[in-house]
Amino acid sequence: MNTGSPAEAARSARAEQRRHQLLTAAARLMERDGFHGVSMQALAEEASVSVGLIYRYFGGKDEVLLAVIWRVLDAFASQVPEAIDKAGPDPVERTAAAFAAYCTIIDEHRHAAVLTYRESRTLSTEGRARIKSAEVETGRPLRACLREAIDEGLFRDVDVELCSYDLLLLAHGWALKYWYFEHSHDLQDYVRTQTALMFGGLLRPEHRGAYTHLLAG
Amino acid sequence: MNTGSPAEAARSARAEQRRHQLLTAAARLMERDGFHGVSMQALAEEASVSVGLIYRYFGGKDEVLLAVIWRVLDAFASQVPEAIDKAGPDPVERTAAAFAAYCTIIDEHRHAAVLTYRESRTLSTEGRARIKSAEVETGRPLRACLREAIDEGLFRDVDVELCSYDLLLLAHGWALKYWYFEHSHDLQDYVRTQTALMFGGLLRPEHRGAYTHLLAG
Amino acid sequence: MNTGSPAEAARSARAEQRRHQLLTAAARLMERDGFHGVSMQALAEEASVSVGLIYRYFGGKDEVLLAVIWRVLDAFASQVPEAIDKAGPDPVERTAAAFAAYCTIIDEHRHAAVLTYRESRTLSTEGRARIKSAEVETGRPLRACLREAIDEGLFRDVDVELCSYDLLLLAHGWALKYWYFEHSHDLQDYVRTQTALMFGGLLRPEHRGAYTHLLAG
Amino acid sequence: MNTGSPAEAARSARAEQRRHQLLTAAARLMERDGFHGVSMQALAEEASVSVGLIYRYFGGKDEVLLAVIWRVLDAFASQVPEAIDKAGPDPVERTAAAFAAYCTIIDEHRHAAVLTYRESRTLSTEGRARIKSAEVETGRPLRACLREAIDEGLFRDVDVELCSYDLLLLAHGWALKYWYFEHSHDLQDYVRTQTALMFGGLLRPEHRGAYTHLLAG
DNA sequence: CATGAATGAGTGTTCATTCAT
DNA sequence: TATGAATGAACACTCATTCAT
Repeated sequence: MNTGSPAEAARSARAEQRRHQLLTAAARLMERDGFHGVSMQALAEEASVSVGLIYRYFGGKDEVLLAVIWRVLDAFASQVPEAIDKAGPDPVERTAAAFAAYCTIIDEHRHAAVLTYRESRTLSTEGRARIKSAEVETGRPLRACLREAIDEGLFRDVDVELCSYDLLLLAHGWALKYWYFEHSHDLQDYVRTQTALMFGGLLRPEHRGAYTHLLAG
Repeated sequence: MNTGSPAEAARSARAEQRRHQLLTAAARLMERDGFHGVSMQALAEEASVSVGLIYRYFGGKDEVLLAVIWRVLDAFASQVPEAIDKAGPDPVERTAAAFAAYCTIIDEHRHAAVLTYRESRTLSTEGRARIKSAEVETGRPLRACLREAIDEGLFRDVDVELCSYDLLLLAHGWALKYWYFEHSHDLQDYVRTQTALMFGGLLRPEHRGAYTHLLAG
Repeated sequence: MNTGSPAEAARSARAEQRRHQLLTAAARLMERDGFHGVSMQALAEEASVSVGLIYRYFGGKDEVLLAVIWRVLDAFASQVPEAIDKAGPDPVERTAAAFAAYCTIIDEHRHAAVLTYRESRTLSTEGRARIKSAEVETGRPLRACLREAIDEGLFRDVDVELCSYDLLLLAHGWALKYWYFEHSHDLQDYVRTQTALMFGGLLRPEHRGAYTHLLAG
Repeated sequence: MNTGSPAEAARSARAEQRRHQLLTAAARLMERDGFHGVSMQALAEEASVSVGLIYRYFGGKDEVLLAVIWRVLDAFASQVPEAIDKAGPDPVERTAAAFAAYCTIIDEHRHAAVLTYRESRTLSTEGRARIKSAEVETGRPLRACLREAIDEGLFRDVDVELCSYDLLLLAHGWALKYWYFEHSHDLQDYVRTQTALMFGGLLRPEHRGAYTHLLAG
């Protein structure tokens, strides 16, 4: 008998692809019909697998939801810092990049993003606690940027907690009322306009001149 | 002989009280456990009535949810214009008053307010359509204030649709993440700080001086 | 205190009228929707009284059904012998008159008549037993006529039980498949044709000549 | 590699057996307690399956009833023509064979046969319409025999519609009042006696001699 | 006598989950 | 691995019945 390392790798890749396939189907269905509106039967059908198989990859329906939400939070955790880094050293630019990154990720996971807001009460206390703490974590890079910008005297001395919450909420707003905007704005519009609006309130007057490219909503 | 009007009035009053009793219980429970997490049995118990009685006042569970949401939208429709009127003729003050009114109403209906965001997918297409159009209606007075303020050159020329959406979203934010803020902010804090932040971005620099009381977050 | 004999009579008349009103409504509704398809609410509405009042006149829903059925059986008990008497002394004529009477009564109580067949399983064992024995009773005059006609050598020596059952079943057939016949036959047609058919089988050949008026279907 | 046909066949056979198991249990229970007197729970218990499984094979309780009734009508459609064919060319013999076949099938499906009469109001308009038209279809071979016998001058010129209705009703009579006859007649008795009675009425006097075996009730 | 608001046991139905294959 | 038949607890909803007015 061998350890089958390559076979194991293949199996693992296959498993990962299955998870992906299932989570994407779940996100699409749950966004449309809500968590409770999606049966495991329907999910299995949408993902073209059998019901039983879902239970090989997830402990139950709740865990599927948790994983769907988790994927978004994961994307935040990995892609937002990256986007901030790319934006260079200026804290204002970094903040703007962070906001844009949040919006982009939400757009990419539009189906799943709303679930954070809509289905949180569905989860077990423990699952909810994990989500909450991950959400708080999610905001950390944004809060750091804001604090930097304030410390360097570029932004007014706003409440960092509140402001980062607002920016995140507005980023989610793209998904929450997508049906409202989809005909009038595309993602770029949305990001540009929101940035102009919010940064107009954040920048100290004396530095506005340096960021006209951000303020031109 | 009289028309029996008093007996009818008493009955009607009783019915109104029942509806209130049920909707309050429903809002509280649904906020905590989500629409699907609340059984009619549980609702009946919470409201101290029998299951059957609920069906005398509402056509079904969906209709209860619809009515809960409707009550908030109703409060917006009646109380926001009133608050705006009281704020006098200045469009900036009127806008600020409108935002404060939204926040206050949401605080008063904290349980119910989140349901608009969370449980919309639960409703029938028709119910959802009614809610959507009522929501759009809800924003009308705010949009009017904003447009006035822009037309008079007090606010920058922002996208009225988007901006009113932001303000409404932030107002709802008080309910959506109440658990996050309740230990650090009270409603007044929240309104004041958000007002300062947003109006800082909206007011043209030359008029900021006239509204320092709003900008001191 | 007085015995209020006239008042009592008035009250009793009123009560009788109520019972009639209720039973007629019940028969109509139950024929259309079946016993289980008729709620006490619906019955109350149809009879233009309140739900509570029904319980003043009947012990419960089952008892209403029982009474509806009973009314038909009562009509049989009182009207069939009368019709037989009117038919004179000839046992064949008497039998024919009995059959016609059954059919006529069923036509008059068309709604209720089918309930005997349809809803018997609904009743309590005791109620069913009472109905059964009343039904057997119902056939007694018919059986007597048949026996007479056989004894006098007018009818062939058929099984009286079976034959009376057949005639009763065919009489009920008018109500059971009313929807099938109503466009092609009226009651008179039905009775005449069935009589011709059945009496053709019953009469001994040598007496057929004397009853051509019955055999001309 | 094969097409998996044997596995599929096995599954399908299993499914067919389940349907049979369920329908037989349903017929038995519904005959005893009426459609509304049988709960899905009770049906599941009687059939030794779980409630949920019933819904895998039938769309709902109504559909179970429909299927129960349908099975009888199916038996009529397939077995009656066969029985007629076996009876040879003589239209009288054919008619007698048809009647006997109806009675036999009803006896075999005694539980289900009564449901046609009792529970028709329970079904949806559409289901009822399907049953009605199937019932009319059911009588077609009998009507054909009767017409033949009349055309050949063997039977009197009776109303074919009505007469076939009578014969069918009498066949059902065996199930409708089984409790009444079971101690005095067996199926053969019943068929023989009813045949004698009815054919006595149908045959023209000049042909009675040729069918004494049918007329000796 | 008459009302109809209120009750709650009972119903049909769904669906997350399991497990023999 | 993968299937999907089978389970049964839980649900929304109905309606016969009661009783305060």
